[in-house]
Amino acid sequence: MDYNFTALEKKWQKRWGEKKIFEVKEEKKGKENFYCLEMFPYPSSSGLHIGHAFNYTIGDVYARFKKMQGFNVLHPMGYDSFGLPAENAAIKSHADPKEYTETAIKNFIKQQRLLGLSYDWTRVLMTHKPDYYKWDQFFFLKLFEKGLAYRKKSPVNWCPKCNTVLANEQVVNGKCWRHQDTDVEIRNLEQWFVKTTDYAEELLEMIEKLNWPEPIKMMQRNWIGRSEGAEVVFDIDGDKWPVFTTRPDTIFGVSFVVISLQHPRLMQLVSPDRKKEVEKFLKKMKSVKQEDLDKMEKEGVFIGRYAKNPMTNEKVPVYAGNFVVADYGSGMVMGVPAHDQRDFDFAVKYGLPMKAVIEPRDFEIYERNGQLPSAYEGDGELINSGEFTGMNNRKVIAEITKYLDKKKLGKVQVQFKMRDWLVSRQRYWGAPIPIVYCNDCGIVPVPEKDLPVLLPAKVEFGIGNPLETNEKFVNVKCPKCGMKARRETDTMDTFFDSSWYFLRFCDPQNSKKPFDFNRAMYWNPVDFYTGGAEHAVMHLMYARFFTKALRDLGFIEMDEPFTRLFNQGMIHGEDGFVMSKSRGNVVNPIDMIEKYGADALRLALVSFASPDKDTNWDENVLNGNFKFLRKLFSYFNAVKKFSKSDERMDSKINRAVKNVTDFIESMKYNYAIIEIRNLFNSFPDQTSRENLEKFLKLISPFCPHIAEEFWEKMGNKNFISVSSWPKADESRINEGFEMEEKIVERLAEDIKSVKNLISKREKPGAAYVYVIPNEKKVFEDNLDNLEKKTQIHVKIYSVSDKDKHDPLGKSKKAKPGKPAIYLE
RNA sequence: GCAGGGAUAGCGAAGUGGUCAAACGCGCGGGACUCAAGAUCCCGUCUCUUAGUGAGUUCGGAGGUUCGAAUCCUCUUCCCUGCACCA
Repeated sequence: MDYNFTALEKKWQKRWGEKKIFEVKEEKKGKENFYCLEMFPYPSSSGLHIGHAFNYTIGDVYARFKKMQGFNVLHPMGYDSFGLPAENAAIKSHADPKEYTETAIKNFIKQQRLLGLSYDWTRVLMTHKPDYYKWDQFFFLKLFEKGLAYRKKSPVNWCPKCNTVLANEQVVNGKCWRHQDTDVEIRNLEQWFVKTTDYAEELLEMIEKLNWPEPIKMMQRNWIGRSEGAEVVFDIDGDKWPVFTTRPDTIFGVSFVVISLQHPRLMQLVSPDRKKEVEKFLKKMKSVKQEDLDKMEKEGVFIGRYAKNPMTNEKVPVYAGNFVVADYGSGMVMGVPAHDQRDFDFAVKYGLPMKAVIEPRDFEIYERNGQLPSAYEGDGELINSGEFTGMNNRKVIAEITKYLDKKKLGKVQVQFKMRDWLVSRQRYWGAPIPIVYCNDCGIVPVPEKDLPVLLPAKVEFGIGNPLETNEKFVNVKCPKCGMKARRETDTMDTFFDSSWYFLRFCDPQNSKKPFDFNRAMYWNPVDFYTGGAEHAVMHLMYARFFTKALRDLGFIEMDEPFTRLFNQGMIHGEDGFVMSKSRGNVVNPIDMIEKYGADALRLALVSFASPDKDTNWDENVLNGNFKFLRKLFSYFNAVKKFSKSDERMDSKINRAVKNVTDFIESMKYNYAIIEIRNLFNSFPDQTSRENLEKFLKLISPFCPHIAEEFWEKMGNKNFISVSSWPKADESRINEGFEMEEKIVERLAEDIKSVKNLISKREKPGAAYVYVIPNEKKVFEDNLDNLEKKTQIHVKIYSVSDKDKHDPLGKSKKAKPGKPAIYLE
C-alpha cells in the first residue's frame, strides 16, 4: 500500500472537525489550562506564505504537546483584517475592501486547515467585523475618559495630487507611490495620540520578568530608551525655551541651539526676515520616515534669533535643523561641537565657533593650528567652565544640575526615547475613531450605546480621504446638544486592533462586553506566544501597554500579556535572500503540501534548523523528510504482530521519551526530530505494541495525520491527538547499555574501516576481535549487533585466551574500550 | 544613521574554551537489489597517508588573549530584521 498522504490527511482533518476535539471550554475542572497563541496574520490576498506555515507549525506542535500532557489548551486563530493593502487594492483596481479582505480570509482558512492545525475554529475573530471593532471604539473611549487619548499636531506625508495623507509605505524615494512625478510634502495635522509614555517606566521595569528572547528584550529597552539628564532653560528674547541634555557638564561649551523642524512652535520663533528661508527649507524635507531623515545630510537654517546660555549669559544663534527629533525631549538641543560629533559636523558646515570644555588626560585635543580634529566625546577634567573648572566631568553632572535647579534655570529630568502612540490614520479601511466635533461642545465622544460607529460601505476612492468626502458619514448631530456636528474621519492604527485580540479569543461572541472578566482571566496571560521578530517592538510594546491600561481600567487583572515569547527565524529563498515575487524565489506551502503532504512539510519546517534561526529553504530537506515518512508508513503498515520488548529497547524508548519531551519544551524541535528518527532506526523488525504506540505519540505533534492513522490501525478507538503524552521512566534508562553501544559502535567502525582497506586486495571472511578480559561479556552480548553492522563474521577472544587465532600478533594492541582486531 | 541578529565542510545546519576534522540531514561517489530506472539497503564523502593509524589545513577576513580558540577580545567585510502611517 502506498503512502497516500492526501487522502490520509483529508480523512483526519475531517474527523478532528467532526468530533470537535480542539474546541475548548473554560469549565474543565481539575485541568490546568494553557493558552498557546500564534500572532494572527494580516490576510494577504496572496495567501499563506512559508513563514506563516512555519509560525503556525511551531505553535501547533507546542499546543498539541501541551494538550497531550493533559492541559486544557486554548489555541485560537484570527485575522488582523483591517489595513492598507485592501485600501490600496481599492484605489488601484476598484476592489471593495470588505470583499477583497473576506475573500482573502476564506482562502487563508482553507490553507490553514490543510496544514492540520489544531485550532478551535469556533473562536475565529476578524478585526474588520463591527462586532470586533465596536470594542476597539469602546476602549478608545475608555482611554479618552482616562485622559490617555489626546489630540496634538503632528507631521504627516502628504501628496498634493491625491490630496491625501500617505503612509510611509506609500512614499517611494520621496515621491508619491501613484505619482512618481510628485514630491511628497510634510504637513502638520491634528491627530489622536495615546499616552503610552505614561507607562514608560513600568514597561521598562517589567521587561526583566518576561520569559522572552534576550534580543527582543534588549530592543524593547532601547526603544523605550530611558535616559537621565537635565532640562536646561534657554532664554530667547524673553521667552523660556527648555532644552533637554544628557550632558549638562558641557554646558559651558554651547555655541548654538537647534530646534526641530517639526517643532509645533517653530514658526512662532522664527524672526520675520528669516521666515522665507525656513519655509523653503521645510519644503525641501520630503518624508517623515525616520530612516529617510537619518540618511539625509545634517542640515539647518538660521532662524534669526539668539538664545542666552543660562550659565554664561552668552548669546548663541538658534538654528532649525533636520536632525532634531521633535518628540524627544523638548524638540530642541544645545550644540556643543567640541564634544559631540554631530554638533561638530554641523558647526563645521555653518562656520560656528567651537569651545572645548573637557580636557582628557594625556591627550592634546587641539591640533597645532588650534583646530579641533574632531569632537572629543570622552571624559576628562572641565576647562573653561567657571567655578566648575578642574572637576571631573562625570562627577560634575549632578552638581551643575543642582546649581541650575537652585537658580530655577533647569532641573533633573528623565527622558524616554519612546514617544506617545499616534493612533490616527487618515484612511478608510480601519475602525472609525468614535468622536464628534461640535462647534459649541467641542470634542464629544460618541455615547457607548451608539457604538459601533459603522464604517460606511461603498465609498469613493481616489481623491482625498474617502470618509471625509462621505457626507452621510461626516454629518451628524452632536450627541450632547443635538446641533449639527462633524464626525471624526480618522480611523485607528491597526495596531490598536491587535493590542487586545488575545483577550477577545477568550469570549469571542460576547455582544455585551469586549470579554467577560472571568473567562479572560481563566486563560490569560498567554502562556506561549509565537511570531516573527519583526514585531519585536511595536506590536509587542502596544499590546503590553494596552494590558497595563486595561488593568488600570479594571477590565483585567494582570500586568503582562505574554508570559513566554518565541521568535521563529525567517525562512529565506533557496538563493539565501528574502522570498519575494520580484526575486522569484517564493515557495508556496500549499504547493508543497500537494507534492509531499502536510505532515512532511511540518516535519521539514522544524527540522531545517533550530526554529529560532534564520534559514534557507531547501526542497531537498522536505523531500528527505517525506522519504522518512514513507519509510515510517511502510514499516507500520507491515506490522502484523507484536513481540516483547527487552531491556535494551526499554532503555532506548525511555531515553527517547525523556529527550523528545525536553527538546520540545525547550523549543529545540530539530533535536527532537533527530531523536525520533534515531529511535525509529533502532526498531527491530518486531517490537512491542507499547513501544510502537509510544513512538507514534512522540511524532504526533509534528506529523499528526500519519500518527492518527496508525494509532487507529493498531486498534485504538479515540484520537492520538487527545491521548496522553508518554512519561519517561528514568529508572529504565540504562546508561551502561548506552556506553556499551558506543564502544560497540566504535569497534564496528574500526572493523568496517579495516575491511574497506584490505578489500582492495582480498575479501575477508571473518574478523577476530581481541578484548581486555573483563570486557569480553560486553562484546559477546552485542555480537549479533556487531555482525549486522559490519556484515562480516565476528569471533571474539580475550587477549589472555591461549588458543586464540592471532597470526599477526595484533592482540597486543588491545586497550580498554578499544579491542584489537585482525581480519582475514 | 540608530538598534538587534547572523556568517561553520559541496549545501542546510549542530556546536559557545580542551573529549572537534566538527552531530544530524541533504547532495554527491561506490556497492547490493533490478532487464533497466526509481525506490530501498550498505559503504564512503577536508587533504595526504595507513590494517582500525598518523600528519596537515579548516569554522566570513585580519590581528590579539590563552598551555589550548569554531567557541573569548579588537578591527573589518558581507547578509538579515526593526526604526514609530506595512502589519
